[in-house]
Amino acid sequence: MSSEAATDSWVEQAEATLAGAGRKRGGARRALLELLAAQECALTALEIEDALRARSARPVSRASVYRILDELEALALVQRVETGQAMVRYERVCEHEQHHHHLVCDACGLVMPFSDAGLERAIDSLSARVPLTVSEHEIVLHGACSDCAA
Amino acid sequence: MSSEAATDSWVEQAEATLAGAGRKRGGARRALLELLAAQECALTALEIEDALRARSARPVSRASVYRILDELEALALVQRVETGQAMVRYERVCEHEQHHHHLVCDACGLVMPFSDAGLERAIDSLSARVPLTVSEHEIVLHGACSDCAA
DNA sequence: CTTAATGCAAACCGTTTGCATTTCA
DNA sequence: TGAAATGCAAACGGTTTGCATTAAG
Repeated sequence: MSSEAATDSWVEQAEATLAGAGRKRGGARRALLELLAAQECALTALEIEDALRARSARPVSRASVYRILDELEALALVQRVETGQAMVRYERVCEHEQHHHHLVCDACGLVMPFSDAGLERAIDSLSARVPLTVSEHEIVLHGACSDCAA
Repeated sequence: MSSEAATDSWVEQAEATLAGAGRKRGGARRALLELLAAQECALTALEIEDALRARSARPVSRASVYRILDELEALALVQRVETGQAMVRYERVCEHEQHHHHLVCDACGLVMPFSDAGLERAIDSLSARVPLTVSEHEIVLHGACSDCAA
């Protein structure tokens, strides 16, 4: 499948966007970008810090993790995901991928992505009828995953 | 309209549920219940604390605000609302009122409720097709309110 | 060389907890 | 009188900031 190509291009796109914003390159940010590119769902800042320290990957200080995530969010390369789990999660935003939302297992904390065309249609039509110029939307379904429901 | 009756009955229902759970009555909780009953949208714990202190209403310590909100949430009398604004919000859950979601102005922080039957239908049908036993869902639309968009 | 990137440690701030006291049934 | 309710202050934990150092262009 094309996920490798897609995520590789995301790292490149991110670096290009950053360069265009007058930023210099740095090893910490590069490591973080590559980690995010390899994920299929949202991670917390602490999970990112641990993952970078664990894998032989370049360790990145906590402050840098947060600063880099803020930068990336400001440039719309990353988005926050609020799952109601006390910690904010972050995931890459890739134009070439379909928009998705999240399923959260309140028992074990598992977070999974899902997408649904009908839901997007309902949101789009609704957005036009609401007293807000809608720029984004976030949908989270809570419940019990197959393991925990058993 | 019937909102006063509805919110009054919510305070009564809450007190009844609490009594049924073997809880005793208390002035702090009563003040908090009455404040929530009078709101039409979600408040943060700090907003609740300030409101209770400001209005001649009975002041309630911060710890009690959090403890009471936790109790009420456990009894499904109140629900958390995550608006991506760093602080969790809480609002009463009233069976006799229609389910609603939230609009958040990212510029000024205004939070407004909205509801949409089509959206609920899309969510319900979707819930059946997802690898999660869905118990709740939360939808937040972000954007600019009419004042901020101007 | 000029400015961005990074690490470290301390500060922040919303939330939770421990403990002593008061109140309800 | 025994359990729940409450306040106060200290502890927690995720996030942010200040400052000195390193590195990119």
